[in-house]
Amino acid sequence: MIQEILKNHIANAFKSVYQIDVDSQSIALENTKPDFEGDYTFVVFAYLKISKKNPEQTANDIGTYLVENAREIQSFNVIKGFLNIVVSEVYWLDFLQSNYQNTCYGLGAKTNQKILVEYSSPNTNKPLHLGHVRNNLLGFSVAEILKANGHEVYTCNLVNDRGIHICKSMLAWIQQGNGETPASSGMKGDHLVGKYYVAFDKTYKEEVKALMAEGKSEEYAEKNAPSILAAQQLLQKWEAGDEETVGIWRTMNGWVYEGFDVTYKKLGVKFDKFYYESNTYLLGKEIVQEGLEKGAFYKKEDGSVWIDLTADGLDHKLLLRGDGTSVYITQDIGTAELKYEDFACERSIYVVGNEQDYHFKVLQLICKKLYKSYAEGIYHLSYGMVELPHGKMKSREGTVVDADDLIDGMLQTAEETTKALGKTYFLLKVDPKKKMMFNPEESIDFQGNTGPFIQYTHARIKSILRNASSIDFENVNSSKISLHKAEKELIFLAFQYAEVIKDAGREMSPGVICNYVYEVAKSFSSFYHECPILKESNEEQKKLRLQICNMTAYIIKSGFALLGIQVPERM
RNA sequence: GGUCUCAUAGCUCAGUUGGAUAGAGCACCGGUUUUCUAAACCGUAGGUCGCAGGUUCGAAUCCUGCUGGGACUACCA
Repeated sequence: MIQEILKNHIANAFKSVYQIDVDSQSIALENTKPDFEGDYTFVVFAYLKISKKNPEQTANDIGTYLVENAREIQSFNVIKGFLNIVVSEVYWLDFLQSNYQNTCYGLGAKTNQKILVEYSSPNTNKPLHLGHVRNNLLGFSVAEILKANGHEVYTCNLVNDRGIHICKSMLAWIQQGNGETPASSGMKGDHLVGKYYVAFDKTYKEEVKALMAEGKSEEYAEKNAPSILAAQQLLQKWEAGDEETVGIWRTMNGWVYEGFDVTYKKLGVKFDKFYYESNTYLLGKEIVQEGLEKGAFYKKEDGSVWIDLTADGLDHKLLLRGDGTSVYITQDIGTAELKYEDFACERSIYVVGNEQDYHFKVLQLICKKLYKSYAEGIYHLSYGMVELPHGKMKSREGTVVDADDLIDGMLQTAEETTKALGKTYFLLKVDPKKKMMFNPEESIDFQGNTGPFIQYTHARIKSILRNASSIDFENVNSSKISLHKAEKELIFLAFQYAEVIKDAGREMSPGVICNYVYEVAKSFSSFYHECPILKESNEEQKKLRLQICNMTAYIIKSGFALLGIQVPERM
């Protein structure tokens, strides 16, 4: 890497000019701002104590040494305390020559690090919506990015298939369903079950209202409405293994899985393993017992089990209800154990919304207090909520953007496919940590920083390469060309792909890839307008430009693959 | 009440371990096509980086306080 070479030269310069040892790894280089001449910039302010000279003089001293002693360096210029270094053209031409047909440029070497990425993790009581779509696309992409960093990556999906919320839709179906099925209603399974979840909520709200009209307090009404009591009873029957209850549960979940399957296919996501909360909560209960014996948890008089996290700045947290049934975190404790038994990964990533920040802090603390070896490796990839121009998504107000509606038409016409993939890009380009605004109209734009613009750029390049199929551009005689500014910029950008993959992996942010690939596409468009390619009369220059085309196309294709987006050969 | 998080152009977003004159896209206005795909390119305009202090050669970035949004904190998941 040229940066490492430059850092070593700079360290040598300090030694030679000022007789001071500077650790080359401590030297920071940044990319030179476009307004100035140069590739990399070394800021000398921090080193004035060593040089005992003013900034300009220091920068000049170092620059002079570099030009005299480093053949990779062509020239330098100094502005205030900024030493701008120009790397020789030959270096960039060599880089292009040796990488323009490298179909794995930028991908990291094998690290032997194993990473498990959990994402999607739906509830089986309603269909997927826009928020889930962000989750799925993020999870898939982050897994791909980590693979590109050389890690051994597995993906899993933890299905929340049990609990009080599931019992709610079951109850409504038992009471009001008249045996309705996806086949009899013609509804997609997950949507059908979702319908009964909404129906439950409606009945429940009415009951609460009625109780309050009788003069009961809101709190009393919410806890004693017949529907919620019946749902709780259903949950106890389920945990007790009541045959009829379990049968209905199995049937309804089956409908949901069939529905999810269709949606996952459309989204293009896959999982190495599915976990089901119904299988893991018992293990969670066991571990809670284990914690009680170890004294990490305590039991209240009513039989409920808690952990005291006040010493860590948090609160007391419930781990097991008084009636013995488990809560959300109970099964997560079990799942964490199971994941480690199955995969033994050093890192276990949970792609889950930031509304659960507290939950994961607690989960990790619990694992630490149980001295679990995997506690340190737990990482919550917390992403922001998706908002709509009209405000929040609220299922009861019908403002939810359904996942199936959003990606509909994905496999129909080419134009619709482009639009659907454009939405993927739209959802991935924002930093995961931040909440994002989803504007349905902007999501299908095709100008500027959009998926279609980048796909179009790729198709254009491919068109040129098809037209050049009879030209052999394997070897360029670099003595017969001079680099155009636009050519230089593209080569420099291509060079950075390797660093970008590292950045994206470290930040676990597909947005880093999006912004970079957009930068590349934009830069190519400029180059395309400024530099004739097939019409270039200088044969060597033409070959060089074709190499640039080839490498740029690779980067767009490879970068988009990390996002889960295909690029077309023609448009 | 407690914890966390966010605030950058009219809108949506970038901005690396603190570095030069804070950048893109959309929208607006103007220009470019007998020429490799115009879903393109070039240009104009648009800013108290929420407010006030502090740290330092230097702060959108780090620290403190304030204002304003959001989330979590339930025997919901």
